Amino acid sequence: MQKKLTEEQQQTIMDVATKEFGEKGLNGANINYIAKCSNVSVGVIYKYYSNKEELFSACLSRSLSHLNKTLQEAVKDVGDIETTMSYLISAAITFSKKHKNEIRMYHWITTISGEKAKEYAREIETVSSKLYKELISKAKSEGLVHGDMDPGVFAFFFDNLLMMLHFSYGCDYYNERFRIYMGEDVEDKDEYVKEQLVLFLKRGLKMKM
Amino acid sequence: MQKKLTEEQQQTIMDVATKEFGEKGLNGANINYIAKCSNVSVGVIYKYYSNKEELFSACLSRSLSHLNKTLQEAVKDVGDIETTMSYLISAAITFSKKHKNEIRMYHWITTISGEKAKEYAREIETVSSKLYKELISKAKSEGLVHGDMDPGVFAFFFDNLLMMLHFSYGCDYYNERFRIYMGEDVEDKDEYVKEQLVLFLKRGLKMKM
Amino acid sequence: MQKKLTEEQQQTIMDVATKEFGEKGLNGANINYIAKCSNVSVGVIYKYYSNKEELFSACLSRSLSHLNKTLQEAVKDVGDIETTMSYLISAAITFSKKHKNEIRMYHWITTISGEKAKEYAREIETVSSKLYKELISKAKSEGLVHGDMDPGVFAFFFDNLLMMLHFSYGCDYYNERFRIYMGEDVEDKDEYVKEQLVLFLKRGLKMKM
Amino acid sequence: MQKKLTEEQQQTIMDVATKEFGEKGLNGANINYIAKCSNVSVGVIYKYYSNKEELFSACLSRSLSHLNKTLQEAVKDVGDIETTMSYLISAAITFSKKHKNEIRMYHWITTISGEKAKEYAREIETVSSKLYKELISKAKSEGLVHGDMDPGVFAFFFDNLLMMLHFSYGCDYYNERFRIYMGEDVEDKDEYVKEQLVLFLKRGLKMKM
DNA sequence: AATGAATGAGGTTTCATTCAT
DNA sequence: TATGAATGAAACCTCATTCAT
Repeated sequence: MQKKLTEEQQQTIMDVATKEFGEKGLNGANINYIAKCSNVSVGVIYKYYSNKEELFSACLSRSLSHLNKTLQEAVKDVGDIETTMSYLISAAITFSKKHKNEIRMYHWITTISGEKAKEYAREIETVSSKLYKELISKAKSEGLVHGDMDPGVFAFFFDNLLMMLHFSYGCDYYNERFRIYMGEDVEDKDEYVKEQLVLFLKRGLKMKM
Repeated sequence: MQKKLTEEQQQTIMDVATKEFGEKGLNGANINYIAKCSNVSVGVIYKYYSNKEELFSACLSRSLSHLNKTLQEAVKDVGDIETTMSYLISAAITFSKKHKNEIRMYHWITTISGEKAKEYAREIETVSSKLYKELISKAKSEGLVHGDMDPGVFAFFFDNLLMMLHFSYGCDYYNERFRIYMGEDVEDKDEYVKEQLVLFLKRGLKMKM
Repeated sequence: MQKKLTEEQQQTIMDVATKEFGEKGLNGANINYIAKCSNVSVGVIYKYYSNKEELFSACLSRSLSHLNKTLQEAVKDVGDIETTMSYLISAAITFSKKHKNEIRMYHWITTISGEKAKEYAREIETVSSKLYKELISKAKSEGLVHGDMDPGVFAFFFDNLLMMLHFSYGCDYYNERFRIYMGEDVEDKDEYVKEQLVLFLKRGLKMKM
Repeated sequence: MQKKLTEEQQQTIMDVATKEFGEKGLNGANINYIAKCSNVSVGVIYKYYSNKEELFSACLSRSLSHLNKTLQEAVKDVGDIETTMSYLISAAITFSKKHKNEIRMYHWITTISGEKAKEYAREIETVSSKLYKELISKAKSEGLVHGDMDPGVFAFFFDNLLMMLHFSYGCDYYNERFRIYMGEDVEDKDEYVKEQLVLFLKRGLKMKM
């Protein structure tokens, strides 16, 4: 019997597909092209995934699990909120520089309309929103964060800034926008960006400095 | 000879197209459908715009001019930075609730890759980035903003938050995410959101309170 | 504006499609090939018919209306049952020799399974079954047909023989079978076939001879 | 080494394939599906049959041999023509109720066009046509059948009626047509149908009654 | 000899764009 | 100048067949 696609081949398909989906989105992506670039036949892709959307979902899930793993890593030996946020920011920068395609693919999700959009949002955002809220609530109860700050709201602001950081490193449009705001030499400024963001967040939360 | 398209008809095309582009993006939009909904022929659309992307650009430009008008409105009788930011936030909320389609269309831009993405970014982001930077520089020179805050960086953070607010009101995915962070009754919380954001920004900038 | 497909072109499409469907059936038929043979684009076929099945249905309807017109023609100045049957047989032979493709297409219908088959059967068979039953009932009441003959049953036998005649002229398999039973010179035997069938039917019905 | 397919497995393949071919025809049938349902690999089917058509042919041959066995059974202790016909009719009804799939598969043959159709027709129809012709010739020479009846022609009519009976029990379209002519309670009328058909044939042949 | 995973040609359908009127 | 019908390239997906094990 012909050998099954090796694990490596399967990963290649995913990688290629993630790239293609990242560049063109679900509808724009071309399965035949993905097959060609992955050096497999179209047919075999349809053996593994029953249609294009399913391949997309699979790629997305893989990406999200990467993303979540990074997230968990960043918060695992959680100390004070400042350190944690600092870790999260570093992780975001590192991840999005290294996994542009995954960030891009995730970004495509945000263009979906209707019920599907809600489903995806719930699937993707629930974990981190909970994490951030708890982080802030805890800091608040410890008096490290100003009392009139709503944890949910601040978690939202925080994730907004983090998300935009992801996109700024991963997506072409956002990246150019990043340069417009930050200057052409933005690539060399990761540390600076991080510091400024931490500073801004600390003050915004009125954390003890 | 057939009469030229009236101004009204031209606006209708734009309105319909903006809706279609907002829902489906550049590639997903259907020109024939836009023509039908606008009660004009496809042919005439191609007389006014040489291809789909040009129609998209035209719609986008119109939307951006709306957006900029709102922006200018918000900063025209500029007082202190806090008031201005507060105005800008209010304007963002109002605008995105009222012009979902325009926000959505703008959001589609962010999915573009390559050189085109850069062009669009420059066209769109330059004005507001300059505005925000100046705003902050001025406040800084007046001692209203902490000295170690980089105006460009902060302008970036500020626009990120504003942009996410736009999307949170306009796009389905972001809207659901908004609810996840803020609670189901998010619709009734506009004032609250604004207040919290102002508070956060003020502190973040270490403005005199 | 580009001219609409002329009536002639539309008929060509139908003719070509009827031929293709007659040869290959609904699933086997190739729309691109139909378009090419009709000297029109695929697109325009999909403007007129929303999918392949609809084109098939349209062709079938046209064929059935031809068939029914012939049927009505044959029974319009209805005299005695013998003459009418004789006419019907002649009509069947003439029609199926002239409109092979329509007969073949109709034949494909008989391969359908499930609910769809029932729908088609009701649409197609109801008229003629009623006609034949009435014809026989009338003859029976006039004493021209033996009293123990059930009109419905005989109508069934009659239509069976007529249908097989249609197929024997129109469909390749049935045509060859026809030759096996009737001899290679079957083409020259139309009159003879008809006479024998009339004779057989008359006796079968025990009509006055 | 893997064991050869058991006789039972081979029969299962045939059974499953006959069902699939009966439902979908040669082109519509799915070999992979047949393999799965038969609990064998596709590969082994291609070891036994070099392509789909050959499997079809094999199934058909098997079905025809069943059909012919039934036919031979019906005519073996041949008495007078009436009894024989009566037997044949009964056999047709019984067989087609019991072996729908085989009847259906046979029916698909009748859709074939071109040279292939002729081949199949010769393979399938020669035996029975000869049998029927002889049957009638013999009866004619014994004075049991009217002198002006052509045995070949009558054999044709007879087989037509028999064939339609087969299809009426086996195929969905023909079955519904059957009901339209005979009433909804057609299932309970087998005996009646047979009697009427015998009656009709006897008279049609002007047999001594 | 059997397995069953992989192959890839082929067909339906969509829709941006053209162009005759 | 507007019309809108026609065009035809392009892409998803299926499934008969192959072939490495």
